[in-house]
Amino acid sequence: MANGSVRVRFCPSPTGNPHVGLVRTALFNWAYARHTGGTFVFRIEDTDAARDSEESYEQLLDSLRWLGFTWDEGPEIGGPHAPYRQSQRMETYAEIARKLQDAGHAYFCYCTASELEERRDAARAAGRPSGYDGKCREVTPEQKAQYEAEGREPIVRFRMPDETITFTDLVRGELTFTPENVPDYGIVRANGAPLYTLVNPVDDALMEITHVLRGEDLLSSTPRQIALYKALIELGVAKEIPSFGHLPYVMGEGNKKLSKRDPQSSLNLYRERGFLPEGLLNYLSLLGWSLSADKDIFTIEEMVAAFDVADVNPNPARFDLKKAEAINADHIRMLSVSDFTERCAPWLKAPFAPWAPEDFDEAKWQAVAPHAQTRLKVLSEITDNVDFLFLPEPVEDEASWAKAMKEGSDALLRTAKEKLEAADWTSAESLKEAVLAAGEAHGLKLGKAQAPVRVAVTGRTVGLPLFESLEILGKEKTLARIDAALAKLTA
RNA sequence: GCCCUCAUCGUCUAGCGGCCUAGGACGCCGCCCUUUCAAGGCGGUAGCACGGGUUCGAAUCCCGUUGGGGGCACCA
Repeated sequence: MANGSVRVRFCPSPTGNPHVGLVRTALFNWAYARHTGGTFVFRIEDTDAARDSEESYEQLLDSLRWLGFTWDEGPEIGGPHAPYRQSQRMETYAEIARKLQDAGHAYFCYCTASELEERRDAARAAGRPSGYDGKCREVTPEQKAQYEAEGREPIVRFRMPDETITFTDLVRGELTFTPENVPDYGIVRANGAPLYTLVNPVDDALMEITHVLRGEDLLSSTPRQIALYKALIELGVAKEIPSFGHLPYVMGEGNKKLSKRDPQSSLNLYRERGFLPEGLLNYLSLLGWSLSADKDIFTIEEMVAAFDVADVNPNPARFDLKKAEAINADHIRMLSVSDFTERCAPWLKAPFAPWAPEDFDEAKWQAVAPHAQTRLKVLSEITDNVDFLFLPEPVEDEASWAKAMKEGSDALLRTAKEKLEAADWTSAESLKEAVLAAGEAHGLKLGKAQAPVRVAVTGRTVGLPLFESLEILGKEKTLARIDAALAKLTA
């Protein structure tokens, strides 16, 4: 990779399920790397042993692969700055924290949680900013001895320079922060474990990240990172300050930021419901960005070709499930029949499918799939659409039965059975003629006449095109089901 | 409380001083097609938060107000 090229990173911490806001951040970083021909670095920020889990880590890798985000450096493939899991880089952080302290950029802070809280409350009450007040910036050897005698264990705190910090955000333009509002902050816990506030900028520096694209929740921590960066440059650890771009939130129902605990935010949920990765990604890309004024269905390649962070819209976007599904539906339509057929596989077996594995018939599935492809919004809907083919008996749906089975339905079904018996079962058209004729015999149009047949055979009033369905199900089963319905009607 | 940030149809967005009588999409409504439901086609509904400026001219620039969101951790 040539010098000066774009290096972006995606650096989640493995806590809980991946959520859609995180996916959107990954998408924009990845798309920017691919658009510019740069490098996409994947790093795991697992410095909080209490919250991180190996299971979440595995899930993160699995999710990224499912989405199709390939990384150029990161877990499992390594790279020039390995390792890419922060839990394996602890000596590095400890060394840098020590250097920062030696150079006077950081200091031991002995304040206890309750002392901090007390002073914070007082500052608020007085109308002053409520961040750390700098009490431990100057600690005499006597005080230090005293604190240690009391058994206090210090954290390491970064000393913010007394200067206004201005930077140009890639999506928001020029931003300025005054020193009184950016307090000194902790970078190493009392137990010696480094904090995100240290490891994130340190790794960005070491990994030579050029563009930091992240959620807007990190916006107000940017000035302190810039200050840390300057210190790192002074120490020879960092080369230059990266550009920052803060992506707008993905909001949930109401007006709240979509949180990890919100079920609507779970990537796994969308996966299980049968979103296509390309459909979900297409939708997510529209949250804060657009390809053009009048096109919102596009492929990931088209997005990569057009994507630029500078075009990202700064205002928060609400996740709209209906629109997400509509876009996913379009992508389902765009699939080739064979691709569609293959992608439905998970929903055609346990735990999603209610039929016994041995009752599944591949030939019937291949025959019916094209009829289903234009009517699904998400792939999981395939199960109910085709269950009549594989279940020994059609599902029992009270509402459908009540709606379709009226006075005279038994007579109609008897006639339909006769006509179907004589029809050509290699032609859906012939089956249609049969039901049409049966309807005419009872003064019913086709729309009315097909309803009882549909419910008798499939169990539901709505479903795939009926005559094609009957043809695929076969004569024997169709007629047996009509008989069963008649028995139930006249019982 | 202090600081930061955001502001175009219900929702996602186009718009970066005149192409705007504000365009597209989802949703919703209606019509067509029709074998149910969809899909598809056609049409409709609905918006520049408010108030001041700047300018010949403002959705677009500036200021303020209001409203929303976030931060102020030994989480990330």
